[in-house]
Amino acid sequence: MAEKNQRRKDILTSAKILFTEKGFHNTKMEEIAAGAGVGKGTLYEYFKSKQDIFDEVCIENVFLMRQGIEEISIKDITFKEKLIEMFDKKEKSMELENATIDGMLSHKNIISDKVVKTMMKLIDDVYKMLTKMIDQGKAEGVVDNNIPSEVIACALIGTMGEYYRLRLSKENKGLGSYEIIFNLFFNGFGVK
Amino acid sequence: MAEKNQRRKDILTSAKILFTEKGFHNTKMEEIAAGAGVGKGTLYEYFKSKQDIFDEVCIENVFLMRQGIEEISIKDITFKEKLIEMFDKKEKSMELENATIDGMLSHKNIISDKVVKTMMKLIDDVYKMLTKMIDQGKAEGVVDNNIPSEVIACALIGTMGEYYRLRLSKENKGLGSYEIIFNLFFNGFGVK
Amino acid sequence: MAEKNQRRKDILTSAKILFTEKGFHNTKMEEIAAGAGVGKGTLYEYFKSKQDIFDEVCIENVFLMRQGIEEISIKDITFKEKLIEMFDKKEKSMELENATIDGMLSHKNIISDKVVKTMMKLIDDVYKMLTKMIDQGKAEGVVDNNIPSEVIACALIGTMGEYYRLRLSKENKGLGSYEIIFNLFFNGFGVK
Amino acid sequence: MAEKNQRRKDILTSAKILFTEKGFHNTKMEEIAAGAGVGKGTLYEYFKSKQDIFDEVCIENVFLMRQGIEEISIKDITFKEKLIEMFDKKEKSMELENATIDGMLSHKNIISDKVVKTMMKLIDDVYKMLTKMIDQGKAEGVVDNNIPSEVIACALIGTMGEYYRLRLSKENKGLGSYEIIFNLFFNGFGVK
DNA sequence: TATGAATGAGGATTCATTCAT
DNA sequence: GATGAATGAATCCTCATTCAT
Repeated sequence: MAEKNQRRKDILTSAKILFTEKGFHNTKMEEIAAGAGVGKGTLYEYFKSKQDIFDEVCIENVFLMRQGIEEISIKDITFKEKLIEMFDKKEKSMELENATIDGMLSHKNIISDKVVKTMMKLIDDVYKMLTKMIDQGKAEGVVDNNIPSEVIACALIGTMGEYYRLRLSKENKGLGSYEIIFNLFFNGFGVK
Repeated sequence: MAEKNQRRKDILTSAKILFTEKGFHNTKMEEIAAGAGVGKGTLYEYFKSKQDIFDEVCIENVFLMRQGIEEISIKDITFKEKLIEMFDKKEKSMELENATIDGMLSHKNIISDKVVKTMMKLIDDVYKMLTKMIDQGKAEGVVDNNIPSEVIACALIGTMGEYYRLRLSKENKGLGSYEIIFNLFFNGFGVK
Repeated sequence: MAEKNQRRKDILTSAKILFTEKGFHNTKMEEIAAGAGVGKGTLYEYFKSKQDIFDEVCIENVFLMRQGIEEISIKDITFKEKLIEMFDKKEKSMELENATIDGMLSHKNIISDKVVKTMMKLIDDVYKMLTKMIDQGKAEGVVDNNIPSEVIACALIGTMGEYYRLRLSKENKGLGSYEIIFNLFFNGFGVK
Repeated sequence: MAEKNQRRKDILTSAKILFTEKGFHNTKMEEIAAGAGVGKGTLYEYFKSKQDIFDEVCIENVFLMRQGIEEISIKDITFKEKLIEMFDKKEKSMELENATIDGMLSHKNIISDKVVKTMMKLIDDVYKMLTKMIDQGKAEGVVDNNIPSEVIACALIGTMGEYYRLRLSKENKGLGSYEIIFNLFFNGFGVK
């Protein structure tokens, strides 16, 4: 039974890599099978269809992301430390080409409605956890109480994503470490 | 010849709408033709292939975006005013579902290498113009000289994108107007 | 348009031959296409699916059969002459391997419900026309009024089918001409 | 060994039911196995292939039919009584949806040549037994000596088949009991 | 120049059969 | 012997592209 579960995982892993790398339509079932070290027919022992595999990969990705954030959010550390961990985790996940939510959602025409809903729910969770983290920052006296936490969350997620996208695409190390970003966030770019 | 050019534009317009709405693989040549009010065969009078059409749509999208930014960047107005115009433009383009760079780049597996390069170049242009705008802000004494303009550009683009994505997906007007974002950017969320 | 109709007919003809000869499942779309002198894809210009072709072939077969009987039934000839023509027609249709109703209905697991209904209706028509012919015989004073026409129709159809089935399968000409059958029907095999 | 034989029978029974109900191609090995209460692999312990199972089912069906007729044919009763028993047996077999020869032969594209020959031989046997029965009728003085027994056999089998087919498909009890058929056969439908 | 009927390469899916346990 | 997980050959169908009109 443990073995059976392993097969399933192998297939999902193979699929995740291929979907991330080549997209849904350019990934052939045969390739997924080869990547998982199984025969083409075996895929259908574990999944109903290609779409089914894709759905599961999508959900898993978002789920893992949510899990990652959750792990950080419940730690007994300060807001700022949590922020740092989030950036670290994001960096690692991008290096691993762990498909990002962005990447997955960009397939919006392919994902089944059912799955879109699940993903939306998970993303919503992420926002909620982030909002809570920011509230913690407010309680700690390091975040301005006058700014809605949702807005801060939005800026954080957007910037974090763009930051690593840029670093990846341009291999631009010129952006400096994320401490610069932190400074920007805490102090703004306005002249005091 | 003007007519000929019109046909070409009709096809591109039809394609842009369909690609944005349904993605590359779910859009059929027949549909593009129908949308443009021409026969299927006619597409091949103006374009070499489906890929060719897609490439052009992509480039056009990014080009328009660059153009939009450029128009703003050369205006004789303050940095802050330019920022406001950028947000306005972004909002409008999203309402029109004018495919965004994000959306296009999410098809990274489909876009031909040649086009990726062109797009990268255009995106780079955008970053450069933005950087220049930020430099203007520094010169005007409203932007902190100590923060690299690239980092600020990154934060702006990332946040702006996420902000509107959020508003679209959740119809979340609770985020407030972008003035809150502006305040966040200029002053940071740290407690002073 | 005449041409377009011809294509359609070619496909149906090819399909009819192959389905009759090899059955539904052993007939490949490629073979139907080849038989019709067209490409595989062309089949789908004229029909939605393999099932669609099959349905149409079935209906056409039963329709032709009904038509054949109808032509006979409305002629201005005696009951006995009509009977002879029916036997003749049946013989010819079997030689041509014009799929019989029996043959088609034997695919009952394949035929769509919609088509089964259509076929049942047509078969019912045939029975009605036959019944009317028998009534004509009664009016002419050659058929016994005391026997229900439906029963006579049943015996005629059953015997006619078995008679030619036998002749085909065993190449048994020993059965003699159908006049012997006629004699049997009119006089019975009982000793008078 | 008795057990082993039982397994075999279970498989054949399951297969017979499914083939009759759904046809050869729509019946899956897995279903046959499930119906027999064994594993998929077990089928191959007892049979070489799906075709092999089908062949055996076919032969068995015809064999049973032949046996049924034989049992009647050797009874020490009159021709007419035998006829009645035949009709009774046919009726029962149709109610049980015991696949008929017709049904089996309609799969002529599937049956292996070897099996077709066996079936033909069995069917031939049936005809011979029937012919003998008719000869008995002639000897008893109830059947007209001038009509070839083969022709009578053909009419009997054809009519009997059509009669029950009609009753089944239309739930037409309006055909009356087979006594009407008997009367028809013995006296014909001609006016005396 | 514009068309759309014809094409066939390509890929998802099914299911009889095998074989390690 | 019995099993069922694994397999891949076989086939339907889609759709970008061509080309005769």
